[in-house]
Amino acid sequence: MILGVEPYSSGGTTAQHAPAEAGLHARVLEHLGTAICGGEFAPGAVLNIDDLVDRYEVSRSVVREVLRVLASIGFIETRRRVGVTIRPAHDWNVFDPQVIRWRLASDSRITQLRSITELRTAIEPHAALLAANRAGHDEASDLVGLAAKMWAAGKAGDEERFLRLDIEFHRRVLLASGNEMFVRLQDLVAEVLTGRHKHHLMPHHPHEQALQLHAEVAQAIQRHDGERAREAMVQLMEQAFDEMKSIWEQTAEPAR
Amino acid sequence: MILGVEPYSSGGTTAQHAPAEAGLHARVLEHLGTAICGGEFAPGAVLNIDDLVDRYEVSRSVVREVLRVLASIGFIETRRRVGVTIRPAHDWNVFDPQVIRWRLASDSRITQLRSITELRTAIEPHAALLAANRAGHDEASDLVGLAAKMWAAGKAGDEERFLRLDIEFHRRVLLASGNEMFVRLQDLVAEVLTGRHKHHLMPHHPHEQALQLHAEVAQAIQRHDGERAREAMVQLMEQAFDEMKSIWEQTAEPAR
DNA sequence: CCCTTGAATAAGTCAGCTTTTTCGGCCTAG
DNA sequence: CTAGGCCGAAAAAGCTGACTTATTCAAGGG
Repeated sequence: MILGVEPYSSGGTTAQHAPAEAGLHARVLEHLGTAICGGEFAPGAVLNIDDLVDRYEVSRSVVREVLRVLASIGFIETRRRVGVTIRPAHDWNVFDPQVIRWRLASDSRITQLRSITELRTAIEPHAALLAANRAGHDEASDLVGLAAKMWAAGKAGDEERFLRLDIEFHRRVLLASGNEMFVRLQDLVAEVLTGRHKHHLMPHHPHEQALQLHAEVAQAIQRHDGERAREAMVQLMEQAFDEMKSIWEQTAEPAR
Repeated sequence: MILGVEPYSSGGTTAQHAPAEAGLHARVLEHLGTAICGGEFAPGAVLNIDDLVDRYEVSRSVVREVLRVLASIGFIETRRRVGVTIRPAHDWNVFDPQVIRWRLASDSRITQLRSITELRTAIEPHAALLAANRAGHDEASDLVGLAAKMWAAGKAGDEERFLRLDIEFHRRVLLASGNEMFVRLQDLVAEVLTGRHKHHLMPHHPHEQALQLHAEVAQAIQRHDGERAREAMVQLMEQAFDEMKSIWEQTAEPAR
């Protein structure tokens, strides 16, 4: 298995993973969401509520409530006298945390990881630039301090600690960007970083260059040097992308 | 009124704007979503289902189905014996098309527009770079042709036609990026471009430089010159940002 | 002060009724 | 004969109101 991904945990979603004790709604949503996301039903396929009632052994209301959620994320469309039509993947709300989580747990996880990584490559440099313009003194100095701690953890080969600090570093840059859409991407970032660590796609000791780049991002932000912060982050992103290259190369070019 | 925005229309969402003939679900979702998004209820405020049943004069199931959707976008959390708690804005799924639409229709529309514009500034250059790597011959030549048509429309002062072509141009670049997360942002882009046009934030005749930059993006993509495509798009984004500067300057810095 | 217990609150779910829309059949006109 | 329009039945979602369940909160005891 390539990069079996832990369930993506989103703090922003009420419908958490469905633990054994979750209500019927969460259970059915999880199962049906996963099934649709995993391609169990072809786009255009038509189910109906009674099929699902039988399948999950719950009442119509439970199914209907689930379908409302699935409709709102673009997975299905319901129509009287037709039924529940499965929509093609291009209609999905691919930024929805549940969708992301399901995709990361599906056969398409590599595609999703790649998409997220490309998204990071676009967003994080710009976030760094905005952070340089907007970060307060405390925020900036915290970042510099974080980068220094990452340096220490990296040199000590303390991977777990490095990971935690790395996630926190990126989270703070996104926060400091002051753009709530960027901030909301912090969980995706955490997921990618965690997955990378879990599958040993990072060297035991991070490249000194990477450590240096984190420090440069932080210092550039502190100096309000947006362009330098952006550049350093671009280089970090390129490096991160390359570190995961072995995964991309095991798959075909993303289907268009 | 500054930039009163037309309802944001998302092709990916079943719950469309609630026209007069829409079902109860769509109607209540629209009203309650709008109310929460507009700050009618303070974060932490607790409603309950029976309040909403009375307010909207529908049965509990209709309310419950709406609440499922609102919970999944982070607007609320339901708990037995407590009720329906309103969550703070930082929990919202700000990439959800409905959330975007409601925000664009609220008092925070300027903040949202700015956030989207910053997002574009991050995404579109990278999309152009990816497109340069991935676009097929037909795609690329269509883009070049589109840029040429934009030139003609711009010179002729045909604003409506220019807008349509502009939207199509950006849509195609996002499509050609091959990253489905980028593709999904096309509606946001269309919204910003449309809003800019509607409120005369664009010159009657587009700057020749903008026209030239569109052409350069297209040609760079055709030549598979990712870096040049990216640079030209960065310049386009900067120009677009500046054209809307008058709006940003009428408001305080975005709250963090 | 902390822990336990029980009642009641408010969401979760059920099963049945209602409504809207699609689909198929029939008729007419060209 | 074919195509288009109209009509009605029925299919499947939409909605209702009542019952069930889980959890919170308050009170009491140690």
